[in-house]
Amino acid sequence: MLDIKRIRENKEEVQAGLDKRGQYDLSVVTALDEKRRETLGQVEEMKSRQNVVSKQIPVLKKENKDCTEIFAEMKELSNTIKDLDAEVKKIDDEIKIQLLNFPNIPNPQVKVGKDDTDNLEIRKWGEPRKFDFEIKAHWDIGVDLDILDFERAVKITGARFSMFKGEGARLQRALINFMLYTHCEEHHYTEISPPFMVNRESMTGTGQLPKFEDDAFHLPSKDFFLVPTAEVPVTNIYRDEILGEEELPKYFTAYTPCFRQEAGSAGRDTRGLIRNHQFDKVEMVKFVHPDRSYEELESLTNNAEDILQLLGIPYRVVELCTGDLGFSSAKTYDIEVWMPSYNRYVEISSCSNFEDYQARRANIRFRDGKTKKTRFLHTLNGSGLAVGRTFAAILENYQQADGSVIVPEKLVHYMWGKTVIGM
RNA sequence: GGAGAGAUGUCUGAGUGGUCGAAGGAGCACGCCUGGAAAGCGUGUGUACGUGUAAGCGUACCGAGGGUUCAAAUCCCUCUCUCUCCGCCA
Repeated sequence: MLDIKRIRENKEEVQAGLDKRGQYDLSVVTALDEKRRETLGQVEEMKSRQNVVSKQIPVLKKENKDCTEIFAEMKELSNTIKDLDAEVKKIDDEIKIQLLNFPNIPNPQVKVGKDDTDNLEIRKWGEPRKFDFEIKAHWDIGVDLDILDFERAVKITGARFSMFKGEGARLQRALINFMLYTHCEEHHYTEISPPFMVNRESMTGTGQLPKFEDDAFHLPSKDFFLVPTAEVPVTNIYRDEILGEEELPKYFTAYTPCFRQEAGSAGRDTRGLIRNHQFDKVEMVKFVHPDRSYEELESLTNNAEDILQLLGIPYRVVELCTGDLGFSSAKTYDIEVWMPSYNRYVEISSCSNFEDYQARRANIRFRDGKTKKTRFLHTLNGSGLAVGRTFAAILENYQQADGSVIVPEKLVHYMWGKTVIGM
């Protein structure tokens, strides 16, 4: 959420920031803000008078004075206050709606661009392997090895679901364990196993609601949502709380399944593990001091890259331009993994600095050690990594001519010693 | 799911219609005392919004939302959550 005071005091600057992302108009919210302050001034003056008189009444009563006239006057005042209060509340609600629908302002350094074709490649790691045989896509490799079963997943549930079987299920779990181990033991994150359903406040806090309700799976009986990412429950750990400055930074990592409608993606990536309604992901979330959030973004991104390096899979890091940036993010690096069947790099992680945008929505603050004042902290998160896509990348990058798949060395332990799948 | 109890500031805990933003205690900060510390004594100690260069001033907030009243932490209604007992259950 953007700060109304910042909009009030630096309207042009904020508008310029929003212009980099698309069509947004601040004039409605600034007009509402002005109206609000005007009305608030009026009603507060009346309340002040009401409070003064209310304190006199018991005194007058003690002296047995007649209060009929005062009561009549106060009744009228009270009614006016009630009306104005309702008006202020209405304006407040409208302002809130407006503010919740503005995206974050991109960091000034971020390249202005229209869509993903304007993104900047930052670095590359590893060389795509040259195959001396006809390669297969991961969905064929998996089905042929009998470790993936898409047809039965469709029977059980429906389109865009998948089922892992035997060594496939084991590989999926191995990846989760390997990622959590690396983040906890090497990168010093604290593991969280959060609820997989969250309430409306949590979804609003991280920015999924109100604008993107169609993308989520909703449980009407409780008004809960299936988590679209662990970012939602984990970031909301500290919703409406004030942390001590000395507690920062806080690093968390969490495995959860993720549930997404993928509304509007019909026809794209319909085969395999790339785009499903349910997928597994290990997420990293940081709560940091505002002065350090951009350094923290670099290390967070490196933490995600480490997983691919340890697995030996080529990837590149891309900085998103303003037009491709997620709604709540000020700056984002995408990590894209080499996918032989696509003959291109495919997104496997998205690492973002939200600055105070989520903290403001979710009301997450810390107490400044020097000034003793509360301030909004900065939140970051990144996938570390999307497990289904990592699974697919391993199948494709480590496939052999006979259809078997080599298990990356670092995973062998988690695969109970198995070095090749399909032998 | 049924019955009951409860939700007050950083914590604990008073307060059942009126000078209550809220007693007392703990904690914390500062000062005094001390060779130093503890104890003791004194002072201070919430958040948000509005207004002001500022000191300050004003308003709101006692789980959330409505209602009654000149006036609500206090009375009424709805909801949420917590605890205890019963039922069901992995």
